Amino acid sequence: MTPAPSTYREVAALIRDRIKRGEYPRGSALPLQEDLADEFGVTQSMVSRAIKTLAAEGVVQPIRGRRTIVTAIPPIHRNPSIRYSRAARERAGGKGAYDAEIRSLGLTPGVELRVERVIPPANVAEILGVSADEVSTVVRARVMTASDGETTTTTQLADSYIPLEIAADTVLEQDDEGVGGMVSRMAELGYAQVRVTESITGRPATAEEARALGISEDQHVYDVTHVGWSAEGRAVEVALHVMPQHMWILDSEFPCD
Amino acid sequence: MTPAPSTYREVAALIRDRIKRGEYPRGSALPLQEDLADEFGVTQSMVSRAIKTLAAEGVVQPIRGRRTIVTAIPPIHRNPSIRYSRAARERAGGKGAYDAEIRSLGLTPGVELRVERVIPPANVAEILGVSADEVSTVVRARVMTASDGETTTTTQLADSYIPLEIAADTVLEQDDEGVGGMVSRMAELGYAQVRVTESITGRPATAEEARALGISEDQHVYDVTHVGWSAEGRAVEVALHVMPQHMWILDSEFPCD
DNA sequence: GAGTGGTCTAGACCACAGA
DNA sequence: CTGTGGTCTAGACCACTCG
Repeated sequence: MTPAPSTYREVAALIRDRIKRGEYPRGSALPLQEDLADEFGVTQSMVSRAIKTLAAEGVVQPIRGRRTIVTAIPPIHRNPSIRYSRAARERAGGKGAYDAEIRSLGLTPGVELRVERVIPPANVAEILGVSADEVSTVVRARVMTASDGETTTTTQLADSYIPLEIAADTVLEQDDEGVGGMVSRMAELGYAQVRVTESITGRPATAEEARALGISEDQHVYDVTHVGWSAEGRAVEVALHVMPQHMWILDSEFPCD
Repeated sequence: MTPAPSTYREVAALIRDRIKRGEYPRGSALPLQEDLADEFGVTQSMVSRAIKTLAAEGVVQPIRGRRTIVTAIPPIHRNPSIRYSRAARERAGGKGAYDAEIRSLGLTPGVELRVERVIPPANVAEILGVSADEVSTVVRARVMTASDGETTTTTQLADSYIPLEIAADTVLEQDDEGVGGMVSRMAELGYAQVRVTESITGRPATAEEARALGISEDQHVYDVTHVGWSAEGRAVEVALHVMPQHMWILDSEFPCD
């Protein structure tokens, strides 16, 4: 006999345990909120609230009009230290770090790219030292996905901004950046990046991000601002990454003298 | 005239805007939920839900039995790349990276340390290669605070585990680790760290963490697993950091060849 | 249109802090 | 004990998806 829960946190804990024990397998639908409410002797509102907290944890994915799904894909590791070594890039067969990360989980990566000349966000303009009031950058906006054969999950939004002065009428405005990725192309254009800095914050997804990522507004994302610096100390690329927190583990590595 | 909100997200947006505009200053108390409810023409339950979403963002800090406070301290930067360079350590006057970070915001840092021999958590034991079933580590559990003169905020919980074999009956079991911090002391004992790795995940605070950090269970934390490696490739220290997400910005830096 | 999750009201009561 | 935030119920209705 299940102990009767009396708070939504207790309800959430019960459901969380069942998921952990495999009673509700990854990718499957939870029972109806109505049925869970009956089972637990509480109202549907309360089950809804419980499920909302599980959604915030990234354990489940409630879908309005359909059902609540148990999150399917295990967390993906991201390691920018390795990402920017030439050796690691070559090891990945010129396909980029993301490909390798996804394939190592037995999933199929996908990327959708949109290239456009745009007015940059204010913070990006400031870092790049370009105007925030006019079309001064090229953005390469990527939507990155992972597929397990049945369902496709959006794992990351990555918007990469390059000053128009650098990118205009170059391969950087093309849809295919070729082997070695953008960093290699920029090096060939005389804007080699010798150093990258990253700044990570965490926050709930905006309504727009939630839609694009297929998550709820209660779920949190990492907001990574990535800056590539040339040897002269000039910022030549700013990339804004938005990644659902439950989908990623952020790894890094530093020497220590 | 304020537009009448009809959903808790709209209520949250209104309150968020007022905070941004400075109508409810940092560190001050919000009006009563009851009064806000009357003003907006909704129920107190609904205002409570709205405030809960603002708490999840880290914008406010509801305190049961008292009032809801607008979050006072701006985010603190953390940069482990700098943290582990000898030059940066010396620049900080031997007081450690945390001190410098807090003082640069005009705040006063504080640390409370408890040193104990303990059974390590399973994942720590695995990394260190010690037993998870017996007392095999020394933990240096730190509670780190920042004070603006009026109020003191807990900013981080940092539990550092060292194999008993290394730490037993050494200065590492003392309360004061001296100039240069633990890393320097371990180097003197023959366990110099040449490399550190970090793994970051985000999740809601546990009930216990929420209590210790003075935040709500709806707020998210960064969970940083930090490992120090010796030249022989042995893990000699594992530190678990728990940091409220709204209090921190995680910076890093990498060379790029 | 039926099914399912999301939210609202109105009112009640609980939990905790502080005088 | 009072004040304040947190949550619950019961029922209703809305929003969205799918056949």
